[in-house]
Amino acid sequence: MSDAGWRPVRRTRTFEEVLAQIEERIEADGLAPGDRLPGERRLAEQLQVSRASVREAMRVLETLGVVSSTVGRGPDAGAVLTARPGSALTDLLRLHLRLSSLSMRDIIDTRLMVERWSAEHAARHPDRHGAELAAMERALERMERPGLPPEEFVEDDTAFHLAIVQASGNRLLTAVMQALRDSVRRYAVEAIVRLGDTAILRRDHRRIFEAIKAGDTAEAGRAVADHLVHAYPELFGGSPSSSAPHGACPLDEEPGR
Amino acid sequence: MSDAGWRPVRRTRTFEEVLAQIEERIEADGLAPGDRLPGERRLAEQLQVSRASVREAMRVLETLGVVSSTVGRGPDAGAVLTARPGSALTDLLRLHLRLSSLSMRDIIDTRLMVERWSAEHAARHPDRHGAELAAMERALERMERPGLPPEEFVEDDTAFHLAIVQASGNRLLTAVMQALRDSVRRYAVEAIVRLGDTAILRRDHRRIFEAIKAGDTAEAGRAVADHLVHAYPELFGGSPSSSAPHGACPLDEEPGR
DNA sequence: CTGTGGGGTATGGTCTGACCATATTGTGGT
DNA sequence: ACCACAATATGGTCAGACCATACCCCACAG
Repeated sequence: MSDAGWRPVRRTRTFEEVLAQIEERIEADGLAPGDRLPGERRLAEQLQVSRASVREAMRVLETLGVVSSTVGRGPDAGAVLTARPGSALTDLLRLHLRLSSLSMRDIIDTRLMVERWSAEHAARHPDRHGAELAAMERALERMERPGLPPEEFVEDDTAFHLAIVQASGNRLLTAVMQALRDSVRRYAVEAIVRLGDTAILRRDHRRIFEAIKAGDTAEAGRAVADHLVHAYPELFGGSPSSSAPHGACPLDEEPGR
Repeated sequence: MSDAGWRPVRRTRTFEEVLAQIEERIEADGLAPGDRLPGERRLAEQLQVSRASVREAMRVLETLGVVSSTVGRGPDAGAVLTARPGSALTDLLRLHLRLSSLSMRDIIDTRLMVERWSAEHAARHPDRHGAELAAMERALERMERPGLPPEEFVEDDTAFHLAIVQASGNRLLTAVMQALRDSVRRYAVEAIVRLGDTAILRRDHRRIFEAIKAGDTAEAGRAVADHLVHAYPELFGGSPSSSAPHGACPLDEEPGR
């Protein structure tokens, strides 16, 4: 018999089976956010497993952002399908960051690409994005408040940039960017403090906003790019890719600019 | 006293405390992928909690892709820091898909943006990406095998496109795209079957590969865009954004082209 | 010397049954 | 009508046991 071509038998732990069946039920019964799952004891009985196994499955579902558990009695207690599937992504990205598998350069490059793309999209049909434009303007005004602490500035800055992505209508990108901003909030505050003055950033924001509102796609893209360079000058210093082994010269480019 | 402004005290479950302490230890001790965590019994004893609580924490860490548990004895058994933090992202995205909060259009738009950007990056310095180019060529050859079942074609196709993103050097994008491809594998197979013939796709792949190798950034970007249109014609049909309420006309664009 | 078989043991996986804290619901008394 | 209190259902936690697995090591046979 051949020695290769074998693979170890897939050991299926019971909590994984429980997990799968719960997911199936959610899908089959068409459960929506806010709906309740059966209690742990009941699930354990029906699946004929121990409550501990059910609990491990619930922990996974909770980590994945599918359910949220509350104690007590009543129609809203127990495991409830949650409506905020994004926070799981946040936890993931935050962990990746802590375990230093990602660099700041990667994150800013990604932001540049996504937000530029989104801004161009938004600028193509500014009339369709009244809500997002309003959100952007609100954030703009909040950022003008004198004596604003860095933490709050970052908050409004996040709202502004998220509105851009939201205007693209792409929910995948919106979810990822939301999680990304949440994950790096601390670093963003540090960057603002290091920068000292937010005047340039606020001017950039206005420029982006006006470009989108005016439907000037090219200008909107350029404005986003310039803005990120101003916000993270240390990443775009004259030295060509000082710490980046390959790739990442995200500005000297854009084919046909 | 004011009635508002209060929020319920944050009940900290013990497994969350365990989780936090484990994360701290990983960071403080500088543990790297491959290193072992103490056994569940030992952790429970040192933290003075029950083994069940430790297990729930481990389940979360496993879901987050931080550790991977194996039974048995020996230096490689137990909870080991995993080197593949991507699988957690895969689970998340797959779940989001099942709960239908994401549309195929969003995914393809994202692919288009990311892979175009990556291809342009790679084409800018083709000499630095020998490894990725080799991987792409290998995938190209595998896809030429006659009588290839759709599943295997998708496998090689994924390898090809992933190599493009890898060549960008951006680990965040690489992780996200890897997870995305894994999440939609089933749909990709269906798309291939629906298409019937892969000749056009294979020709597109060659075109992308040659453009990157030749350092033709503009052509590389165009080739990627054309390829995705060929692969998902139903999304880019002549009807202007038939099912997309706003945004997403990802081709009639590229500012200053 | 080799190697081969088997026992010892540490690991995660699972189960049972209990108790606690919390929050709603029902009920009885005022 | 209102309020106090018991009943109850929920998740959270614990202790202790047993199982299957996989490695380690040593005695024993070749």
